[in-house]
Amino acid sequence: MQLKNQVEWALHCCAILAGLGQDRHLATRDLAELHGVPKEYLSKALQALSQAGIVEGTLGPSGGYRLARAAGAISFLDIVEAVEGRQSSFVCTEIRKNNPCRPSQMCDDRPCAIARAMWAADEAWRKSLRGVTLADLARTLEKDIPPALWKKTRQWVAERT
Amino acid sequence: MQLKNQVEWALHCCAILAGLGQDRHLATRDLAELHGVPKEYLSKALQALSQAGIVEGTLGPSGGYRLARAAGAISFLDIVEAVEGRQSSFVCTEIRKNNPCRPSQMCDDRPCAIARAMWAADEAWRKSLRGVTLADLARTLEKDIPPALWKKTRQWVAERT
DNA sequence: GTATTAAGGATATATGATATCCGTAATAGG
DNA sequence: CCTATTACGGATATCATATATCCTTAATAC
Repeated sequence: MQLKNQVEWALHCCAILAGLGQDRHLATRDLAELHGVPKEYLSKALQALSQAGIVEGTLGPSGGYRLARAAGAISFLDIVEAVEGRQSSFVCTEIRKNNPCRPSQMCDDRPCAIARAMWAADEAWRKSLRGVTLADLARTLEKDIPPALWKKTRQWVAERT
Repeated sequence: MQLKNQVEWALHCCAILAGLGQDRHLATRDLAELHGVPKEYLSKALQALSQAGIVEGTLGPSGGYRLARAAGAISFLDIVEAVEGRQSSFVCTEIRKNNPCRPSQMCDDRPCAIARAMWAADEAWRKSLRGVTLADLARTLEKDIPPALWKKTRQWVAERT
């Protein structure tokens, strides 16, 4: 079980978009070059973010993407779910119903106990991701990244907005 | 991102094995029939559990599987990891290194901040699964399952051990 | 000795992830 | 207008993995 590469790409792209000035846009081409990933495929991830209302795309020359709302109002979970979907990692196929001892018309009042435990873990994962916003990430990155690289990257991006 | 069906199968099989009497074995064929899944493929999941030291296989007629240790000492995480592997669901491909502004010889003292957040969520998921044992599951199932079905199933299994 | 079982290798099939290409509509600037 | 540029979405190709089956081997109970 592995998340798509697009999740990683989307998170990095959102981190960059969170650092953009007000009403500035950055094109897919530039986001792809900055992260060294194929432009056409990255485009699919950005479209998913757009459909989820996390980013906004603008057409035409000088167009591109920007965040659709404040960085503090966008969680990791929002981004992960936009790309990966909202389905739990555990899918219950109700194999308990294949039990030959079970009356065929029998109907269950609760989901399978195994599924409940797996879904609880899934919810713990989501809760953790829900607790981290792009604003949090920006603060962490500023502490992590060497000032020279930070400044140079900001400028590289600014030249293209 | 979705866990394999084998994870669900493995959990259900362990739940059954946890209800077996001391030194009783149940064959792959019976576990497959009880859950309505293909015997040959289920066998792969049971082999993974065996390799992880969660169950023990016995050869020959009247052979089969039993738990390798007490139900209270086997967690959901043990079983999930045996089938699914121990790798985090988030794989960091270090795309930050593709940043054209970055000096090529530059070396990072910490993992990427995005990866750290994703791995923290992964750990929350694991922590949740680590907190549920087969003994817990057995108690829950006994409350969940109608007594008639519970008894009939126990007997079905007992006839085959 | 015979039947039965787990174990594991080899292989086929289906599904989903990854990647590319193309057409369309919108938009900025000349 | 006209042109270049952009997001967007559909169609398709390629590759990795999950799913599934088959076969051989070694151990074991009777």
